[in-house]
Amino acid sequence: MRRDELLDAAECLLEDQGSQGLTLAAVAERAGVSKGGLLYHFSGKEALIKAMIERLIGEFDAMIEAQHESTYTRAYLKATFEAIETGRLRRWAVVTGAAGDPALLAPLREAMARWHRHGLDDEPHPQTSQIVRLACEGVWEVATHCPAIVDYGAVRQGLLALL
Amino acid sequence: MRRDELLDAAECLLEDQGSQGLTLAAVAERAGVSKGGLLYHFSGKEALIKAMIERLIGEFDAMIEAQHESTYTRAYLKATFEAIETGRLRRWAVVTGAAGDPALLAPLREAMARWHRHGLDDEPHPQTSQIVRLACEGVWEVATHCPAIVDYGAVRQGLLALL
DNA sequence: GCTACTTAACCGTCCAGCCGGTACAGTAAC
DNA sequence: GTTACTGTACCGGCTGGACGGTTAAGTAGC
Repeated sequence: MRRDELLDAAECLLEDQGSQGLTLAAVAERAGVSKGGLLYHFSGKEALIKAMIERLIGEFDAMIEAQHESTYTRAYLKATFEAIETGRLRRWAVVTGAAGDPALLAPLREAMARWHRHGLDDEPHPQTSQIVRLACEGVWEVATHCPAIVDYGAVRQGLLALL
Repeated sequence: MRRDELLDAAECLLEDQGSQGLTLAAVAERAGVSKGGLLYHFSGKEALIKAMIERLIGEFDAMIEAQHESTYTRAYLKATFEAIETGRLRRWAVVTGAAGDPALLAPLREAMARWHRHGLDDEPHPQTSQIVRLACEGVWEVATHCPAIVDYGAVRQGLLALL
């Protein structure tokens, strides 16, 4: 689908130029398409960003699901490190790009609430599980901004040991 | 100093309108100053954002220092929750605003590296300390986007218990 | 000839930065 | 004590350029 290629181009752009660089013309050019062509698929810039966010959330939820681990926390943990190690994390630069309009972050807030609460009380050690999930969030954040300062393998082992 | 009032105005604006709302005219108006007056203090928009970031980093470093705890991790932990509970965290919406130009995030990356590495190997349990710091980062992130989904008191107790 | 898709040219808006101007507080020479 | 000069703080109109979005005119496949 051409739509996905356009979203890919937009993600690349965001990653190495920041939200400043995310203009319709730039996205179109990187995707090898004209501006009109881009607007054929997305009604406007807002729709483009919204689509990026929804794709990312869907993708990560699918990764969690695909782990079929014994607990949601374990699945979330594995998905997090898998995303980081397979470079999929780069895509999340979108978040920074969407920050221009707080309303666009609403779906993300909703997803975050799900990731941090889903099935928490049904797990063996809710408190520990919550901390592990928060630590994952932290790893994610650090990996986004300065990937080099953490030994991911060691941290993952440490977190698994806690559970 | 008038300079600080201008930075305050910019922070407020970023918080409730996103980076989109951060225009020189808007900042000036909120601070009760003309655009020319604003530009007298900051050579341009970039300088304004840079100043905001530097002020925030300095502020947080000062908070860590002020804890004079036995370990950096404990101080970092206490500073994090203090920042959240005193509402100081709201200021960090700047980060989203600065994302327009990745270069502006460089000082933040540097600070983050410091917060996650400083004195880590000299602490009793480096591995656990690192996880606690990462969890703090996660708490921070969650508090920024959806403050309501975490019981901060409980999480802080849990983290202190780990150390 | 209809649908899916693409193109280039164009418009209106918005904004950052510039610049000429104002007010005022020193201060120093006479 | 008044005049002339200087530096600091602040003002607001202007402009050039960039960007989002529109439109009218294609093109290719079926």
